[in-house]
Amino acid sequence: MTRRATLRDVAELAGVSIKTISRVVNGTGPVAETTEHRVRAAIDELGFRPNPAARSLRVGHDDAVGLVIENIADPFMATLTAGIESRIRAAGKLVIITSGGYEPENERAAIESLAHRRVAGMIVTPTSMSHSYLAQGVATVPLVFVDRPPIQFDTDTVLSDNEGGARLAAEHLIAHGHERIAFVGDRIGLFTTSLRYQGFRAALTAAGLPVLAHHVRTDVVDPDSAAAATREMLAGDDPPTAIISANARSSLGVIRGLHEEPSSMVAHVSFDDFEGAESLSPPVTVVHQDPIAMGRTAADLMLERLDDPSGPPRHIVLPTRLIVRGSGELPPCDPS
Amino acid sequence: MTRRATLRDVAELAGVSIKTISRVVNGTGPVAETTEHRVRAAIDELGFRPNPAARSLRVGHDDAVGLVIENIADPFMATLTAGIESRIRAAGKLVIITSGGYEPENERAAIESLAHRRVAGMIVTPTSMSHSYLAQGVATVPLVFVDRPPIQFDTDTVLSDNEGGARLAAEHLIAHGHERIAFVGDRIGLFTTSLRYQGFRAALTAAGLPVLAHHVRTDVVDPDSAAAATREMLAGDDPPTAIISANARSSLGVIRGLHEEPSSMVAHVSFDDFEGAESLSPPVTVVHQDPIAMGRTAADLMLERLDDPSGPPRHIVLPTRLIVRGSGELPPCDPS
DNA sequence: TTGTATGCGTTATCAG
DNA sequence: CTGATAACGCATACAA
Repeated sequence: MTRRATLRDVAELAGVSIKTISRVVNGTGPVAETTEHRVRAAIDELGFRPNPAARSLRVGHDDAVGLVIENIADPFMATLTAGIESRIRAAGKLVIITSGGYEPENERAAIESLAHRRVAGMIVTPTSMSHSYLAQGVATVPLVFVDRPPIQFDTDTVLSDNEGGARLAAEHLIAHGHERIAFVGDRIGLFTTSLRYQGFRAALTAAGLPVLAHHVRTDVVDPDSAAAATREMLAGDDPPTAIISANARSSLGVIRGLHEEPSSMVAHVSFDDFEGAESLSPPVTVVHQDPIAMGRTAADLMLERLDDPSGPPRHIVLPTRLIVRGSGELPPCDPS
Repeated sequence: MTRRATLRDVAELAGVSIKTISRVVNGTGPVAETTEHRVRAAIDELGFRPNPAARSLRVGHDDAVGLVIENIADPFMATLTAGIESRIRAAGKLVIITSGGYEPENERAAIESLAHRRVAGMIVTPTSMSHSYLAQGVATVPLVFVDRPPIQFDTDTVLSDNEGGARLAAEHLIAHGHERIAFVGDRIGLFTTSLRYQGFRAALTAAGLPVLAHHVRTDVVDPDSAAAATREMLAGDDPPTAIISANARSSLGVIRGLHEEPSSMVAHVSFDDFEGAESLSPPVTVVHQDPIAMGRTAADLMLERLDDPSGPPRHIVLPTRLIVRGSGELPPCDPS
């Protein structure tokens, strides 16, 4: 493999002009049957593949798809990425990932960097609630939002059913006789926390149960603070008999908190599944989102959008489902 | 933002030739102080950034770095990726990820795809033991191997101390009085399993303990089979009093197996840390690898190599450390 | 210290 | 149905 074959090489070997090769490769314009055969043979013989840089320069955009996420090390995001990547790759394109690292400024820079590379489109999980820069045309290509709603403008979106999933969790606990159910989650300003809290609230209200302020914590940013919140609630007056944790990180903390007080058998449902949930004792009942499906769906939306940029934005909400494992089926057990 | 500014636009605004702009941007060749000021002002005003496609076409290679991994959804790989991405991004370059999905054929295709894009270099976790195609010049750019040793040719490599870590784990259990220690891991054909087994074996031998065939399982590919292996060992004659699991997935299965038999307090050390290890009861003692550091190191090697392609291949082995949490400090407890 | 001209490999225009 | 040629934006040999 001394030098890479170019259109010209193929043209020479096939005895036609480079434009004809281009036509065969891209399926543009009519080509005679016999010519096409000759050209294909030449392409195979030389192992020709078009140079993406040259094409990008000429047509003004790359055929890679950019992915902007907060943190690839987050298991949910990593799995989402796997779904996206497999679909995009199956379409013969590449994924270029960039992390914003929870910093809106970084995120903006990442998007600009991708825009500058003229990616064909971007799949984005915006960090901040205010991504006005996106509306200002920082990205001039198709945009698909995942796990975050579009705020200031409308575009293709894939979400999972945050509210419905949380309602499911609460209804499950209520069905098992619980009347004092706590909610432990990340900052309420986050889109997902907010919707999950609404679902929780709706289920309690529908069952005629009060939503008690001291049973709601939405300021928990890591496992440690979730564990602390759990301890405080259990130690306080009127402790809950069941806890819903609103995301995987919080769940780990809640579990730690519960394990420290093994005498009180408090029921627990986690929003979002996590590795090892079934290895715990009791195994953790969870509301399962399907990050792989979310990723695939987002990628499909993108591919369709690239194919046909017109048409109204589509908003897809993927269902969640309850996976019963044990921790969510514990009966209410009054420690008082 | 109607059209993207080009060198020519900047040149016109600054009243100099495009070559001068190029010199300022790339720091090549001498430029007069005052000229440079004027040029920089023009660049800022127009928001000019060089077009990567054009540059790539001209110089023959892109400045993005390719990353080839098996599966981005694997937590270890995801964290490794985070480390790589942050470093590469800090250097102003992008990471293009592709997954081989455990299929050597896919992996080869992924690498060819990257090679075709003329990435500046590739960071690779080769799936198969035989990656002869890499030696055959599929990749004509700098290569850095991570978490896998170079087999058929020599190149920059970052590994963690698999053997030392496993020895650490075994020595720890031995120090706590264990004499019947089992090893549960993935296929022995895998590089990491093999080295970890060697470390385990070395520690036992050094302590004058026998390595019993029925205490060694190296055919465990998922948590389910690890759980089954654990059950079988505990139920068999001469059950072990401690288990070392050789990777995170196996650990989850071993834990499940142990939880099913809560009467037997078997000690356990996991090679590789995992999310939730400290939320379990007992919390799991682990040999911690540092995937973030591995990623950063690999990225650094790559950046240095891009800067200076000459020089001998470097092989870096990162230390592992034991994190004591409880499960590894249980005393031997004879169930017979 | 600065400018001019050429070509990287592809696609698009327009003529044959 | 096919081909000659320009242009995309940049870097570089070469000239000034």
